[in-house]
Amino acid sequence: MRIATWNVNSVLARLPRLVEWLEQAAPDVVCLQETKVGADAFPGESVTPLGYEVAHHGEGRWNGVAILSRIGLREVERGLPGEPGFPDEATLQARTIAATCGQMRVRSVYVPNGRAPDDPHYAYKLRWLAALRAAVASDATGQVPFAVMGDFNIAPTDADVWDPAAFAGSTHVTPHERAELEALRAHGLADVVPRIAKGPHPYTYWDYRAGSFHKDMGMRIDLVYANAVLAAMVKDAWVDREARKGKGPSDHAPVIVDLST
DNA sequence: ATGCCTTTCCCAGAAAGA
Repeated sequence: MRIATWNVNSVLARLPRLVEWLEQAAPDVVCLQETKVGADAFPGESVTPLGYEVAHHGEGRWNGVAILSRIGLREVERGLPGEPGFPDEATLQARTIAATCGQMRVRSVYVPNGRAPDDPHYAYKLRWLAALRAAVASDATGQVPFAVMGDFNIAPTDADVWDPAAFAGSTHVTPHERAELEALRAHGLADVVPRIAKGPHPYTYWDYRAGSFHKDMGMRIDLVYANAVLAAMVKDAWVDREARKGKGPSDHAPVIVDLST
C-alpha cells in the first residue's frame, strides 16, 4: 500500500506532471493541496483512466484540496466542525477534506500560510489549527489506520528550514505554530519523517526563485501525521525530489509513504 | 529578499504564496 501527499500549486497547470507522476509513482491514495479550481472543475477525467476516484473540496482561484484513491473512496467530509473563516468568520476556505479509503481514514490539509506574525491571517492560522486538532482527536486515538497529511505551512524544527536565521520573525517557525504541531502529536499522531535522499535534510518545498532547489534552500513543511495503528505499518517514507525537477514543476515535492499490507 | 518566480484572475497588474 502506497500513500502520498503533494501540494501541486494548481492542478490544471500541473496536470501533465500529475498524470505522469501518478503513472510512475502509482500511489494507492494521494492527498493533493492547492488545486486552485472550483468545486466542480477538478479534471477527474484525466485521472479516472488510471483507476482513481476523486473527492475534491475547491473554491476557485485559491486553496482547494482533494483525495484520489484507487482502493475505494467513501464517507467524504469537507471542511471542519467549527472551522474559522477568513477574512471574516462567514467566509470558509477550502482547506481540508477527509475520506475513508479501503481500511484507512485519510485527511488532506492545506493549513493557512499566516503571512506574518502580526497579520490577521496568522491568528486565523492558529485558530484553524485548533479546529483541525479537535476534528482529528478521535481518529488520532482510534483503532482505524489514520493519517492527516498535507501542506502544514509549519517547519517542525529548526533543522527543517535551510537557514533558521533567515526565518527570524517569520511565520512557519514560531513557537505558537510549532506548539500546535506538538499538540497534534500529543493527541497520538506521529510525524512520519521521510528518509534523507540528498543533503542533510528531507525538505519538501523550495522557492521558485534564486535557484533555491538547486542550492537545496528548502523547508520541510509537507507532513504526514499518522496515528499509532498506521505508524506501525510504515515500511518506508521519502520525498520524491524528481517531481520538483524539470519543466513546469510545483514548488513542492510529493512525500510518499509505503505501508505494509 | 521589502517577492529576484509562478499562478490565478483575465489581458494589466494585483493578490497570494512561504
